Order: sequence, then C-alpha cells, then structure tokens
Amino acid sequence: MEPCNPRRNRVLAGLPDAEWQHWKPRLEQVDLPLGKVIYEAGTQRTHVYFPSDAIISILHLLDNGSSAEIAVVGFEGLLGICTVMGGDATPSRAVVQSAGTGYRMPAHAFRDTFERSVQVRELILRYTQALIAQMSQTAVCNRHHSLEKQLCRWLLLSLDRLPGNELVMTQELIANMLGVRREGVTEAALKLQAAGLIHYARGHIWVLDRPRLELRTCECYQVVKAEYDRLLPEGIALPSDMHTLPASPSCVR
Amino acid sequence: MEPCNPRRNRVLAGLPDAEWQHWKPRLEQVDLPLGKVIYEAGTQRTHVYFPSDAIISILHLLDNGSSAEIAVVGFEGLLGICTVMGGDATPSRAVVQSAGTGYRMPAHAFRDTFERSVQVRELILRYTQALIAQMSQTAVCNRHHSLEKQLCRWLLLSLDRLPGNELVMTQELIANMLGVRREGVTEAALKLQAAGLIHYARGHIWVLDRPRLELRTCECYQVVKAEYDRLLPEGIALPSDMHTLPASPSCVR
DNA sequence: CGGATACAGTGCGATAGCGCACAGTGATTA
DNA sequence: TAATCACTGTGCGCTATCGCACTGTATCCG
Repeated sequence: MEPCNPRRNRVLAGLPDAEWQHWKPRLEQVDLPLGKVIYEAGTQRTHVYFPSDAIISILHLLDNGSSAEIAVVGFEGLLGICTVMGGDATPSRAVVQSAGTGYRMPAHAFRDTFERSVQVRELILRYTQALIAQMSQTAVCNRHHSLEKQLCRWLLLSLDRLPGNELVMTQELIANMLGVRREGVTEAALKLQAAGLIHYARGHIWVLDRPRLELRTCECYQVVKAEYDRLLPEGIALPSDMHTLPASPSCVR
Repeated sequence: MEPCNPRRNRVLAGLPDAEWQHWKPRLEQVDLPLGKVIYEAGTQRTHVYFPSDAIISILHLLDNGSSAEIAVVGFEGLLGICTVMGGDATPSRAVVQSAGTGYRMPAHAFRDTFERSVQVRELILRYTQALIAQMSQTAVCNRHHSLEKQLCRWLLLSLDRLPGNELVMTQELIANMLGVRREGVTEAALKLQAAGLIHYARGHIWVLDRPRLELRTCECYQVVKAEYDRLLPEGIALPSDMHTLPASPSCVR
C-alpha cells in the first residue's frame, strides 16, 4: 500500500494545526478494497474512518434482504460520527463503494478531541449536518423521483468524490445501492448511453458529458451539493493533487 | 392557553437540576396549532422548540410541490438541533402535525448551554442520533414498503407521542406526510378499518387494536422505537401525567 | 334552513418498477 | 482452445401506485 497524504481528506485538512499535530500519530492508513464491510449494522464502532480517495456507502438493510443507500462518504467527510453521538452503533452498514485508501483513528481518541476542542467539535458537527441533509434528501428522492433521475444523482455524487471521470462499478452494485432491480439500472443506463452522456462496459462507467448529466438529474443532487458547500469550508471540490490523475482515459470507441 | 408542565418534555426532564434552573427563565410557552409552519426551509432558526403534547413533522419539499415527512418530533425530543450544528438552517420545513402546546428557547441561549455543559451536550447528541436513525429508516421504508405498512408505521409513531388513542388528522394530511396520494391513504385506511384495527371519521382516527396494528406494520416502526429506547434514558413511553387523559373515547358505533 | 365546504369513497386507464427466465458476450482460466 | 464465469441486455406478465374525474355525505355557517 503506497503511502498517501492524509490531509487529502477535507476534515483532516480542516483541522487547526495544533490539533493536527495531536491527531497525526493516532492515524493509521488503511486499505479500502471494493465491497469491504467497514461497519456492520448494530455493532460497536471501534474506529473512525477518513477516506482519502475511496468512497464509502452507508446502507440500511431490511429484514427481507433488500437495502438502500442513505448517504455516501468520500474524502470530504468521515465515517463514524455516531461514536461522538453517544450510541456507539447505528442500524446501518458501511461498505466500500469505490476502492481506495483512507485513514482511521481509534474511536476513543476521536471522542476525546471532540470533547476537548471547540474547533474540532464545530467542524464535526457541521459535517454531521451536511450528512443529515444528504440523508433526508435521499429519503424524498426515493419516494418521488424516477430511477433514471436517481441514477444520474448517484453518478454525480460519486463523481464528485473521485478523480477523473471513471467509476469502477457494476450495474448489480448500483442497483443494490439504489435499492432497485439490476434490470432497472440496465434500462436507465442504456438510455443515458444512447444519449451520449455515459459510456458503459463491464463494470466500468465513464461519464462523457457531465453538464448534460446534471441537466438530467433531479434537483436532489444540487440541493445536497449546495448544503455541503455551505457547511464545509472548501465544499467538495477535488483537492488539487487528485486532479493530477488522468482525467479522460481513451475509452470511447 | 392553560399553563402546562414543561418537563413533560423528556429532553427538558432529562436535564440535570442545576441546568434546569438555568433554562427555566429562558423558556417560553407556545401554542402549536395544527398546520402551523414552525420553520420554513432554508430560513434561519431563531428558537428551539420542546413539544409538550404536540407533534411536529419535519417535511422535505421538492420543486414540483410534492413532499415527504422525514421525521416526527414529539414530547420525547426537540426541534432545532441544527442551531448547534453550525448551519442555522436546514432544507426542510417543520409543521405541526398534531396540535398542542410546547416551549421554546432562543437559539443562542440553547447554543450557549450546549457549549458549556457536557451533560447537555450528551443529551442533545444522543437525541440527534435517534433522529438520524428515524430519518434513515424512513428513507428505506419509502423505497421498499407498501403504503399500507407505512400507514401503520405512521399511526404508531404518532400514537407513541399522544395520550389516548385518538388522532386528529385527515387522510389528505397523512397523504402529504407520507408523500403519497390521498386516495391511496383512503384505500389503506379502509382495509385497516375493515379489519377492525382503526375507526375512521372525518378527520379523526381511533386506534382500536394497537397490538394487531403492530403486527401489520413493517419492521421500521420497531427499529426506530428500539433506537429511541436505547439512546434516550426513558424511551418514548408516555409521561405519567399524559395517561390521566381519557384513553378510550366512546367512538365506536 | 339552504348552501357551501371539507372530507372520504369509487372507478378507470396509464405506467413505473418488480420478479423471473433466459440469451448474448467479453474476460478469465484450465 | 475450450470451458467457465461475470456482466449486461431482453422479454413478459404482474402489481402497486398514480392522475384524474366524479360521487356521497357530514359539518359548518350565514
């Protein structure tokens, strides 16, 4: 696992320097491979995670096996706020949706600094509010918007947390995240591909025309993004070092 | 407006005594009539509300006018946690779903005690986590469960926050909360009435057989309730003084 | 008392998404 | 090279919910 700058993560980057010096020795780099379950529903959270270039999905499972994603966490945030909320668990599962690396910190250490530092607390609580906004918007979107619009929203939210324009993701997995049938995703993706917005092939998606994808999604994407931009200092613009990666692999035939 | 014990509200009741003495003079009793909009989406929150016997719905609105409830707040909680989260607004609206009274406190005073007292902070944060659980469960429920099951869940969640077994609520309003058609609610309510679980008439609902209603709802009700019970000291059992109200009006023909 | 209004019930065609079965086609491995 | 597997595409009947138009009936009010 090649080392990677922890402060690519916006929360870590947003720490005051004194605090950062204190956190640094307590952070541990972790590999986050696709599909890895980081938290299981109802279990104790021992660590708090700060993704660098990975994306983590927060999924809510039902008794009958179906599920739905209620939020995503990328380099703009952290996973495990419940450790400072008092309950050490939540009824949701956290899964790596896009492979990469991240850093983690023991829950108790995180709790300590949360208690001690007003600045840390404000940073974490602002992020929490953004996360809440994402969750509520998702709830309404689930209710009222078509699968195709939701797929657009999902692609855009993922893209905002990735370098380049490629997603490594099968339709099957997307269907799981959105809580819909795989065939439904196929159908919607075909429409988007026919319109030239994306190109799709065996577990890879390339977004070819982002502006038009934004026109096609529901308002939910913008609402969530606006809330993140409002609440988090630098919004979810990509850190500059992520832009150095190739942005447009030659994928179009 | 007849005066009413503020500490009927479980958050106020959960305050350490020293803190309560400090809060007391800053609380103001407010009337919460049905339909009153307490917060409009995107506007500044000037007060934090503590319902005594009212229920407040947190609704998320879409551009096309449709909406969905993402959480309810009754005597077990408070409205306005975003005032301590850093952003002074959220993209949702708060509406009185069941009339009653409550207390409110200026947002800055609330923020001050949140900053100052660890105990207050822990209480509020635990409540926040319960609220988050309710929101995520709602998101998944919206996606996967039938209208009828959702109606049962909604009735039960409301009932838990009310004395007696009567809800003052039209099908039209329920439809708005659930984000579905009014006719759909009619259909589901008829089934429940035919099964003898509820009795329905012109803006009043009487729950006649709560145990069987619980059998008919989706798991979401229990999951949310369990999370409230786990995180909040006394759960959402009704404070004893609410039980003195008549529990079974003679409504059945 | 008569009219208006609010609330609930009904019918019907349209449709989005579901569940299932199966076919094609790259990629991977033996 | 052949076999296998993972991923995507297709077809079809089914169901829940929608949108709309309209009816029936308490309740309220001048």
